[in-house]
Amino acid sequence: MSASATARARVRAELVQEIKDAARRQMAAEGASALSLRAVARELGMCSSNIYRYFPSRDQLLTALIVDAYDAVGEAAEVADARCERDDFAGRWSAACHSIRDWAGSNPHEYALVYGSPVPGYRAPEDTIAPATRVTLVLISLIVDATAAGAVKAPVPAAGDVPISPTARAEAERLTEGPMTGVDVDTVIRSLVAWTQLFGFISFELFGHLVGAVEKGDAIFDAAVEQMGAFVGLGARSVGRTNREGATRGRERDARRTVRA
Amino acid sequence: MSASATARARVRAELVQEIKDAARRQMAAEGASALSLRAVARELGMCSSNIYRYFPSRDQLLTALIVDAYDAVGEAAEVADARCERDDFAGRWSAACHSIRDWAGSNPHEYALVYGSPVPGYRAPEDTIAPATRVTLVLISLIVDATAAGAVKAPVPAAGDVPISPTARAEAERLTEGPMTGVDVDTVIRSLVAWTQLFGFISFELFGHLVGAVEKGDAIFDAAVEQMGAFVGLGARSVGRTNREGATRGRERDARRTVRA
DNA sequence: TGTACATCAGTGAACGCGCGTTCACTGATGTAC
DNA sequence: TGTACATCAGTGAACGCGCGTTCACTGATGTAC
Repeated sequence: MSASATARARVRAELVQEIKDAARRQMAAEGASALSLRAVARELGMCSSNIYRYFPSRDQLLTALIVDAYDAVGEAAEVADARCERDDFAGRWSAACHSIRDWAGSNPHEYALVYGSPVPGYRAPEDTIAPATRVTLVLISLIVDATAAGAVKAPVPAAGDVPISPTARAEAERLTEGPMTGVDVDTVIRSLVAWTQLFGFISFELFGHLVGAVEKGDAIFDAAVEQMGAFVGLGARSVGRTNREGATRGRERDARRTVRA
Repeated sequence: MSASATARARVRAELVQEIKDAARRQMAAEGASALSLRAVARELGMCSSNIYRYFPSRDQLLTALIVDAYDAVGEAAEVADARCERDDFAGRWSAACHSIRDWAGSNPHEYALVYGSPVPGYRAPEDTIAPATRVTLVLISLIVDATAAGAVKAPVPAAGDVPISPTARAEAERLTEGPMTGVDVDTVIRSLVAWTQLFGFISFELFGHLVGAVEKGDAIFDAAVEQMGAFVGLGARSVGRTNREGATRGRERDARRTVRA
């Protein structure tokens, strides 16, 4: 009974996956807004009307793709973060940032789907909110951890050097009562800056706005990540550290730099 | 002869403008990729085939809109920058950043058209490159000016505190031989960071990624701009300065904050 | 183990729609003498 | 100033296309006794 039920369910789940994969492939070729149910059906050699057995509408298929994309980039960041020593906060920041960029580079259209301009005529339902926060949570956690460990250095420019308006301060304080518990107000604002810088750089790179300005994106991105890590107060990543502490613990050293989820 | 020729040409130019305006309005309602020649013609009460007297194809119309958008945001930044005292570099940075965000807020779909994910099936021709650099040039000029005036403060974290790879250094040096003549290598990299942060924040805000994290966008943006100004080495904007020097020179004080080009 | 029934996967035609672009055409507006 | 001609603006029908979605239907796969 349950054996055959799951058999049918398994076939069904496989087809759902195949449809999403075909849709992803099509999106990679033509862009998100060119996604067509008929083309997906064509690629799978089935009748277009049959797609409706698996997705009630085109929008729902889009939603599934968006959720998958958020999950994929979130998982990539989680995996990269988990590979680091827990108390190597600069390293964790760097690893998370690089994993996000790597994922974006490997899946440019999926990145554009979630971080580019919204698809016209599509309204993101509630279901996408939770997966969307996954990647953000990796970055937040690392800063919260650093704060808890007392490892956040006095930020420079010093907290008092750049005036922060009462409204901005209140806004930052609100966040310390939520996800960023215990984090210094100044650090909260710097985190927001670093967060938007990270995705701003990746978007600019992927959408072609660095053409003519930056050629070696890898190196400049790395420099930007280091700068922002220090800016937030995580300190610069010391090259020696990984050798002295990380390597000798027998962690996977040859982990691929590009994480594909 | 030339009088009547220009008369006809003027009517023609007006219609070109009307078509672009209608297209912009439609874009604002439905998004860039939903732009339809037939809908534009419908709105103007003309035959769809007649659009072809003014634009040879849909792509050319899109290109015109892109060029206009780049020009508009570029002009907004230029105007904002020009209103500042030439040697108030922190003020110029702040004014330029705010003008860009204001423009984006007033013209979200035009912003998305140029800074969002590329429109599928559309390849930007050479014509868009020059207008695209206009807004960047405002930011670059202000940093070059500050450098020339010796006003760029020793950046913090200090230049040596965060290691910069040789590749990144070479890349930055290449820029000092081009548009950023004379600027310190460390400052070049910080400028790239600040530049991508600026657009990253605006994009996140406009595309809904700050929902749930930031409520008072104005205040947080302002704080971010100040932070980045100081990060680049332009110093924090002193509130007193505008009063002491700017106001007494009789410049337009009540200039609207939102620039519409 | 065998049979009657229910559930599901997949089909193919159809509806109604909008799109970009082309073409031969009609009038109106300018130009040249 | 008046007339013959050229140039341009605008029309409307048509081509060929692809789309999302619905519907009544056929077989195959499971379920219950």
